[in-house]
Amino acid sequence: MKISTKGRYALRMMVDLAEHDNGGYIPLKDIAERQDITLKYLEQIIPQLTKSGLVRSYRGNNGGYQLTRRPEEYTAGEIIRALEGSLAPIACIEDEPNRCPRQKECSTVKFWKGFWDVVNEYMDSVTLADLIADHQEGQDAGAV
Amino acid sequence: MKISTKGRYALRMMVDLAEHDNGGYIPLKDIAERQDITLKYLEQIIPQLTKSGLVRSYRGNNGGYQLTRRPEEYTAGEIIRALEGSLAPIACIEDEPNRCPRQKECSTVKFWKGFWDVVNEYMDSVTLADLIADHQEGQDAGAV
DNA sequence: CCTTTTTCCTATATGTTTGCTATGATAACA
DNA sequence: TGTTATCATAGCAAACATATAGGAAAAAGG
Repeated sequence: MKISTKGRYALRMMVDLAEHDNGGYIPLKDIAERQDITLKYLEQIIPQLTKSGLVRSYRGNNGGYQLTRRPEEYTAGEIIRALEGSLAPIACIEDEPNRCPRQKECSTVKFWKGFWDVVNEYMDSVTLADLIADHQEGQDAGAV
Repeated sequence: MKISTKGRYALRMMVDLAEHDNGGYIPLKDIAERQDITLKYLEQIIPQLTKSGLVRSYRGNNGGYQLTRRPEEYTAGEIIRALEGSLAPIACIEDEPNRCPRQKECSTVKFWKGFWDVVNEYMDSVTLADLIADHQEGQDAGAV
């Protein structure tokens, strides 16, 4: 039961974009260096965030990416879902065409639906602003 | 973020074993038929449950499998963990040797640890007896 | 013994996903 | 025209998921 690097890196990019927001566009190259992830891999991930309207892009010189909202207006859930798709733990509880016809007899459907609810609830209860606050705290604790 | 068939089938096997408990050993062949899963695949999954002490096996004629405790004494979490391993959503928050050395700088560790907690909390709050009760309910609702 | 029923062990196959890397086109600006 | 970016797409090795297959070993009944 793992979250792939795409979802994880997307979250880190969003935090990075928020923390280095200066009103302008931030080039992916800078994020790649700070986060220690190759530019080419991030280039493959970020289009999903643009398509989902979570960030805005601008090409050319002085181009880059920018958040479209304030950090407290994003939930971790929507960021991760933009990359991972539905967070359903098993496909058969989703809507058609994946929905399992054997649901009535199945002894575990309810359990899995409950799990899905819990997952979404947690993910959607944390905002990007919360992540930034956590990060600051972590940094402060590091400094002596 | 998916749970594999191994974890899901293991859970269904345990429910099946509990529901058809007659004091004796239940052959895997019967479970396979009832659950509509091939015997050969279940044969590959169940050894993990035996190793973890969740079920007892007996070979030969009239052999099969049997629960080692009462249904209310199992949590869904321990059953699934027996097959899936740790339910950590990302490897880097686990103990050595997977633990990430970059944890202090990382902006998302706390979030992922919190997620892991929520996952385990839910999984461990549901017992095998609960699953059986859910199942009966589902069956009753089906009958008119 | 021999047969049947079962668990147990291990190997193989096949398809999909993950996690990158690589190449180049297109846009914007100086 | 050069530089700095995003954007689009292709390729690829390794791991993982989901089985299938063949046969050994144990237990009990006849």
